[in-house]
Amino acid sequence: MDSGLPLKRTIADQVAELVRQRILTGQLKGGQPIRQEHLAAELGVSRIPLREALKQLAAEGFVTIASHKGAVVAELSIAEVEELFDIRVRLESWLLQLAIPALTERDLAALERNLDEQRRPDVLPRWGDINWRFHEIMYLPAGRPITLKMLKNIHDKIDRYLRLEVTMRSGFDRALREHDGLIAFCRARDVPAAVSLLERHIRDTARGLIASLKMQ
Amino acid sequence: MDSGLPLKRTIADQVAELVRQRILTGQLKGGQPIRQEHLAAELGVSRIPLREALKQLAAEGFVTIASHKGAVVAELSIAEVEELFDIRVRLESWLLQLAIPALTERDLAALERNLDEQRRPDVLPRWGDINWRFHEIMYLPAGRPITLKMLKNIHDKIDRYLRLEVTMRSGFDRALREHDGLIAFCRARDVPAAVSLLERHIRDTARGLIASLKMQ
DNA sequence: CGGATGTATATTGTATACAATTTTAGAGTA
DNA sequence: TACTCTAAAATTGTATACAATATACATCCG
Repeated sequence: MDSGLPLKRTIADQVAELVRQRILTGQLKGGQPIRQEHLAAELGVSRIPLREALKQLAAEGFVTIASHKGAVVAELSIAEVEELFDIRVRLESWLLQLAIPALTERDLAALERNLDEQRRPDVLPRWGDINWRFHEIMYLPAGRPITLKMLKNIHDKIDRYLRLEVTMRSGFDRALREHDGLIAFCRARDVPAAVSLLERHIRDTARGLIASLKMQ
Repeated sequence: MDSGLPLKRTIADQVAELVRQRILTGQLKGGQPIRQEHLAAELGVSRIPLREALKQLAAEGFVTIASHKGAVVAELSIAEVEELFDIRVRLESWLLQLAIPALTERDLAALERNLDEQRRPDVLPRWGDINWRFHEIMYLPAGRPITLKMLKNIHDKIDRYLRLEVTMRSGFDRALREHDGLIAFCRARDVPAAVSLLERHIRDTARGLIASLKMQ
């Protein structure tokens, strides 16, 4: 039983993941053009697998490709960021509501462990991943894998911008407190309270990020 | 002003659209393997643009690719179909609620015209498209383009299976009546009634489709 | 001097050729 | 017969070579 990923990873797949990571970590910045020959040479591959990777990333929304002009790292407008957060509210509150009755003690323990990780001082570079994992653990028992995949994609797109905001620490402690509260409500199986807090949590995150985006 | 599509369409893009259409219309059936050389020869192109098209379709969820084994037309399990309809309920009811206050007389007229098309006797082969357009017209004034794109993708995936059900005419008249009712509630700006009917409409469609899927 | 036009260069798009992997078929054996 | 092993065939994955397109720049004309 595999994890859905191909065991024999092709070069194109590896390149896709690597370029995606570079976009998420900001090594490739929004609006930056991607020169195929240059990047392919840097990675030690030909342009063919790189092009296939770019096609996939374009379908996922991380780059935009214009014929004969090349690929550029996608940028999100403030309106688009707001829309993504709105989608999150609708889908995540639904998943949480489905998941709470199915949450096991093991799940709750995993959430606690995740929260401990979030409290470590050196968390910043990996915070995007860990934060997503927290939400993923909560939603997994809902048994809605397609929705979860869509949300993962949305989180990734937001992540790159969230990094800015988290770095300046403004909404960081708040997020921790809200995560803590979510676990408590989940443990108490209090669906309305948990959903309401989750919605506030997402909207708070959105507000903080959009505020810091508007500054620049 | 273009429609967002590249004016100079590359072969890979044309192939992607063509293969997607073949999947939606059932010319390529679920589970069927796609032999690159064969299909490329049939289309009169090399394998390179076809492979790029397949990568894109894989990211969109229309095919699945296994390394060194090739692409196969994706199949949806009943659970997956149910999940897609659930996502539709959450997102479409939200969009409709946003859209109703913004609907213009022109929009309502467009909905009426669309309904006339649905009533024509020769509608069956194009019904998937027309049905989507009905919903699209309703949601467009909500001003949520990303959500709309996601929904379009979901509709397309469902479409292929819906074709079976619609062909046997079971849920067809019901869908027409519900569309008619939706226009009425939109015109009256009755958000709760419209949303409630829309949710029932989507769930009715789901029920009918899933029932006919379970038969086979 | 400004603008159009043509040409050179750079970059992307596609075809062909080759390498790697999987699948298939058959021989051999218990 | 059933099974395993092996090698050939089929298929996919990648590199190289070439074609098509876009961009940059110089030249010509007003």
